[in-house]
Amino acid sequence: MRSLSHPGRDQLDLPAVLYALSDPTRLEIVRRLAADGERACGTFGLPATKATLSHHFKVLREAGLIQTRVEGVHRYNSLRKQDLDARFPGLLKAVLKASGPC
Amino acid sequence: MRSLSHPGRDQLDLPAVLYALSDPTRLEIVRRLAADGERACGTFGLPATKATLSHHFKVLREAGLIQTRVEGVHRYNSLRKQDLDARFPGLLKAVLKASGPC
DNA sequence: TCTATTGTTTGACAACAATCGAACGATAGG
DNA sequence: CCTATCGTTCGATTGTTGTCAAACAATAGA
Repeated sequence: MRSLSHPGRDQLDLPAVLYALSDPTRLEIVRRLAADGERACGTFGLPATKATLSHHFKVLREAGLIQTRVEGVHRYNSLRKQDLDARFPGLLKAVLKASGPC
Repeated sequence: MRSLSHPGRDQLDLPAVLYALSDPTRLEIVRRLAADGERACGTFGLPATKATLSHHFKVLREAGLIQTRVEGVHRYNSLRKQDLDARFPGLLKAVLKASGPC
């Protein structure tokens, strides 16, 4: 796999974004990306197999919440904060705040 | 059915709220309640059967997004704006804004 | 009491989603 | 070239969800 597809800023769909955030594991991934910035997939230490985590990253990516950069054998994920803020002002901030202290 | 159960303000669960909002029909219901205030179930004119709509109202109610007041043969639904704002500040506003002009 | 209205519940079905183990692919380092 | 590492994909399983028609319950009005 050479490049991963991400939806454009204008293609972000609110229901899809809310759905992606409605899973506790995915919400936790987003919280950590918001707190720590770019991270590789394997560094989250979440209680799930790599197959399951790969699935969650895919859901987040296809909803436009994160972007994944391939570098060597790693995939570095980061929050698409600018795109999300542009399209859905205040949403990310409210969700992060509501999800508890960082 | 005499009374409908609603979760308390302290029991509102963010993933459940986000999930409830991630369905286009339910999001539309919330938007109309936000715009028009209290409304009976049958006044939404949405493209679904009454059984389906009843299901969506139930999901919204059990997630704590709306409250339902029984009066005669009608059930009047309203947004739990105060509870939502207290528990998840800014979330409802951001979602409504993101879901398009009212 | 009979009937129309309003909404819920039940039962069914197809579609989707979360999860896992196993197989696979790509890359870096010996 | 061989091997270890990182992550994706496949196949299967299990459970959830959206949808509808039909039956039901509660109320209001004639």
